Amino acid sequence: MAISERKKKILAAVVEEYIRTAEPVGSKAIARRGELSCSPATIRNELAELVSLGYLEQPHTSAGRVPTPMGYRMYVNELMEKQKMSLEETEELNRRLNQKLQQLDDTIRDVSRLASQLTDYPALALTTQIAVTVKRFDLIYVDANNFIIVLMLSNNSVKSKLVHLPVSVDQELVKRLAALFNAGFTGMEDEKITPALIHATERAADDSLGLTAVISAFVLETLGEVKTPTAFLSGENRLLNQPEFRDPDKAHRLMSYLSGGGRILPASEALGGSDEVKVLIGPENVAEELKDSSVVIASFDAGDHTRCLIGVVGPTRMDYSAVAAKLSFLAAGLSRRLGGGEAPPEGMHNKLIIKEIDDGHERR
Amino acid sequence: MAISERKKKILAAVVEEYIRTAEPVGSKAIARRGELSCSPATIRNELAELVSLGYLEQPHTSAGRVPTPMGYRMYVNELMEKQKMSLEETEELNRRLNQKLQQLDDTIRDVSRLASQLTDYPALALTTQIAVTVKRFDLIYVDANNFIIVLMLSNNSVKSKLVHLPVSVDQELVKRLAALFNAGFTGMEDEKITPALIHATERAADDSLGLTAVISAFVLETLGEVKTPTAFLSGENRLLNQPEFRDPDKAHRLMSYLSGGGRILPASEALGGSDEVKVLIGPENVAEELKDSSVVIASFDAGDHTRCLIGVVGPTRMDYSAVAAKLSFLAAGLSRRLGGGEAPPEGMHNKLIIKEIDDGHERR
DNA sequence: TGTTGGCACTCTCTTGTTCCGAGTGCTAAT
DNA sequence: ATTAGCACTCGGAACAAGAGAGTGCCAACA
Repeated sequence: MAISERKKKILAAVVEEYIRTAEPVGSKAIARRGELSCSPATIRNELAELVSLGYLEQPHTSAGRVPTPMGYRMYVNELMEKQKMSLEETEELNRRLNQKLQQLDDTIRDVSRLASQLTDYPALALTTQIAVTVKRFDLIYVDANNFIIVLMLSNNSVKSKLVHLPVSVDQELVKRLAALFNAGFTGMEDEKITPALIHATERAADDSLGLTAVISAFVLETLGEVKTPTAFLSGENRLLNQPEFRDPDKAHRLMSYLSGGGRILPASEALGGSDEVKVLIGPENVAEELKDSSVVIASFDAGDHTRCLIGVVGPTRMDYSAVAAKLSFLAAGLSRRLGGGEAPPEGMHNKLIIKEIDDGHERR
Repeated sequence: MAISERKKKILAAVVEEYIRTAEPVGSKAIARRGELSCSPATIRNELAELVSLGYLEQPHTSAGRVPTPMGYRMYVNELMEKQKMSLEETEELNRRLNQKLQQLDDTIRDVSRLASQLTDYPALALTTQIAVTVKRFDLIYVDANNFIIVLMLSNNSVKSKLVHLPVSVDQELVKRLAALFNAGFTGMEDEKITPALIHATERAADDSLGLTAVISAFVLETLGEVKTPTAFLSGENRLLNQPEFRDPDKAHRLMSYLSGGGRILPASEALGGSDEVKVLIGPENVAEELKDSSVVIASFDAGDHTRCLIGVVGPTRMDYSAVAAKLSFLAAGLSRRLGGGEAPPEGMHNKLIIKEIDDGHERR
């Protein structure tokens, strides 16, 4: 199914022109670009063939041509020249990436926002933690009615909560519980934390107040929460920039699909995938609502069993080249910063940031 | 400027009918409602007067009448009968409120989502912490290169973070630091934490590793973060349900204004206000972008120096009555759960409160 | 005096028609 | 194989006519 070199050039021209103008592109327009040295008539012939091959279609008999999903696919796979971001863009992005980097869960929202700003399409960011366990327990005795639970998780994040009790506890019990939990619960995935285990702990601690239950509930909840994929959507409104979404109903449909966030997950087969940028064009999407939109997805490793995904949604007439380049860069940057090494990106790093904040007195 | 009883009835009828249908309402339509026992002709006369009084206007000579902002204002202030939510709605809402209640900062997003779902307009939720201090410090020594900072804040929330160090620390230093911070930093507002204080602490602790700096940076950052008003926007897309936003440009303008979240803050004069529901109609809004939309705002106390605000945005032709009722109820529910008492609403407490609300009835 | 029915008038919205231009497909010439 | 020319097609803009909804006003009525 090889097609001639010239057809490829023409196809690429159609795609690019259509991306630019959002209007069906005619033979003349292509000829005018000057890349091909032949007349509109010749191009017409080629166009006709491209149509019958399925790469293009015409909205009606006397209109220009528009790429089909297959045409876009061909373009993305073979024709598109991978864009690089300009130096300024690169720097700008790096600057912004450096600014906010603490723990992933805080960042994820910024990431989606960033991706959306960058590309001017709505963007979705999500993370999945494949497996988490508690690495360490601490219970801090505050006073007779309050204590703090501190969990350090296997991904080096720390979660904590104040527990308020209507009854008094003594410091001894709290200590005992901490020890027991450290002994019995560390390194366990949440499925392994059974009612039986909890019960055993309760007895061992001689806990008549139900603290064990409270604590283990928090543990389960926390592990569950961390493991639950979280999704953030930003810039939905940018959809309205696109002429194909000038129909409010269409826009609304897609937007409400998107704001139901996680449901892009069908596409998260990509989660396990490589670090490449994936493009899903129109009907290639599994979700019905996306059948005539396209999605560009970058996924990367964010350290300790965490997979992170950034997706950008737009019309099939999307600037694949630019978007892919930007996402790819973004993913690479985040991956470098978050993933890889064992050490969380803290410590020294912080110091630098500290200075910034101290001097600049300007937050935000 | 008193207007006759009948005029009021007619005005109310126009507003309600217009809210329902989104179409200019004519004399016949009002007559057909049957509330007034007079002919369309009479109503026409009254309508004409209401127009010249400024409560109504007509899009063009031979169209029905549409309320002006002044008309809406009159309606909201005097005519509107405060709706009550139906029993089912009340129950449903209570159920959902009970489901998720941990700390406010986690909830705030859910609150905006809830408000939006409830009203079918975009909703914005934001919190401001007037003043926060640290109530208690803990440093947990993990190993030579890691320790955990745990802050308990004056609003009873707990924040924690793992600090990773490229150098070794001994347990003694960590203990010393915890004691020093507890002595020197508790109860301080963030402005009071000066570089001088930090420096003094550093010397007192004999800390050559810069831990003091790291810790105090975290403190400042945390306090700053908590104090920074956070806003959450949900359901922007619901705007597209409204016929007045079928123009994508108009919709887009408003949506991007909204997604810049905090900028509703001009309206947050309301933050200090009472617990009443406020309605800002069209030009009453300060923000240029809202000049032809309306905002319904409920604000309430969420405990310890925290003021929380829920706002709903829609066209001026908004179902004020229903929205106000719902927001008011929502605010009351949250206020009861979060605010008031000294004790944080956690642990056992939740359960008790729940019962109370379930059995007892709503207070308007 | 306030209310009512009637009627001419105004203005928008819809539908149908026409016209224009962009772009095609085909054919014949190079 | 490429090109120029030409008739043809089709959508969209522009325009005209008709329908419908609603008004304003006047004259009659309680």
